[in-house]
Amino acid sequence: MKKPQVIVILGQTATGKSNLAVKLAKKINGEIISADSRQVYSGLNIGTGKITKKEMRGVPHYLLDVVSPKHKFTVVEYQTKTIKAITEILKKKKIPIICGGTGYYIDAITKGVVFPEVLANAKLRKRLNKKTTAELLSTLKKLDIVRAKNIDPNNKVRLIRAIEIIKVLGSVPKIKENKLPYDFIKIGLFLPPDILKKKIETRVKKMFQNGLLNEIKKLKQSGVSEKRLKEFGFEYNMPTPEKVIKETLKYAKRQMTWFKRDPEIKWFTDPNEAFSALKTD
RNA sequence: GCGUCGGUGGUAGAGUGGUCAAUUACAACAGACUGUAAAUCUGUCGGCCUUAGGCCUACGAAGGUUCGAAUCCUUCCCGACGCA
Repeated sequence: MKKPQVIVILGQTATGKSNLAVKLAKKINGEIISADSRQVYSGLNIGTGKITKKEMRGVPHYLLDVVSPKHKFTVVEYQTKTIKAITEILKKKKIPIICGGTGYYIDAITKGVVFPEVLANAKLRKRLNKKTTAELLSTLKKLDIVRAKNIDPNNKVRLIRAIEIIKVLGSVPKIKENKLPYDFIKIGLFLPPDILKKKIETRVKKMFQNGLLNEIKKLKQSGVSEKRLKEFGFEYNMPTPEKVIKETLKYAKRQMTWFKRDPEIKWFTDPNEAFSALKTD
């Protein structure tokens, strides 16, 4: 039996993913699931480059505005909600199109990564955060030598999470992948660096014209703390156009390092070519 | 014109006789990724040799002092400031 198809459109920011996704959805009767770690929050619109109602052109979008910015969203929530969305779309006899630039989220779905079922423990994290990485590493060594060996010894965030998992499960389970029963078709949009740079520049300028600063003000008024705002990235941390452009370029590069290692991605520079390739599939 | 301070690698900016191819930050390039992922973390970063290591070219320019200079001296060029 043939597995249902799920199309994945990924790539760096400002490469025209959303556009392609909508166009494709229109053509093949699809519905779109966003794969963006910040667009899941309501109220983060301009700074995250979230698609507008108008741009959606009537195509349903999932995983946008699913939580309040005060709540911390995680990959696992993304996984659960996305799997549900896929099922729902398929039930309607439509084609799911995952579209976004958060590689980690995309992999969580397409590879079916099984994350240890241990909830974040704020208290523990706070306490462990006071320790040095060396201290955390030696603690970890005592608790789970296997994980201690393969963990990045300088990465505090990971060290803390490892200990957090051990407190509940006794050890850090080996990473598992539980492939979902779908046939994922991965399409990457790629632009030459100079063109990408120009696109990012105009996009960022538009962000400011569209009232990014006002969006930040509104978020603050609704009770989002300064600290929390910083967590949403440079657009939300006292942004200036120059700064945002610079940081976005760096981010785009980091996105590429993630995507580069996935040989399943078929890359296109021209969205139209990607479109034609997908239509005939 | 006189005086003062300064000119360092892609940028900013330490170093002020040997341990200096030169702290650090940023940029650049590469990479990791077990519930924060626009997060977090790592490596390289003058040239050549496969590495230990070695060789060459380098701290505005040219000379000089010294066993040894980015560091001291002289002259010149450039910049900032002050006085004319």
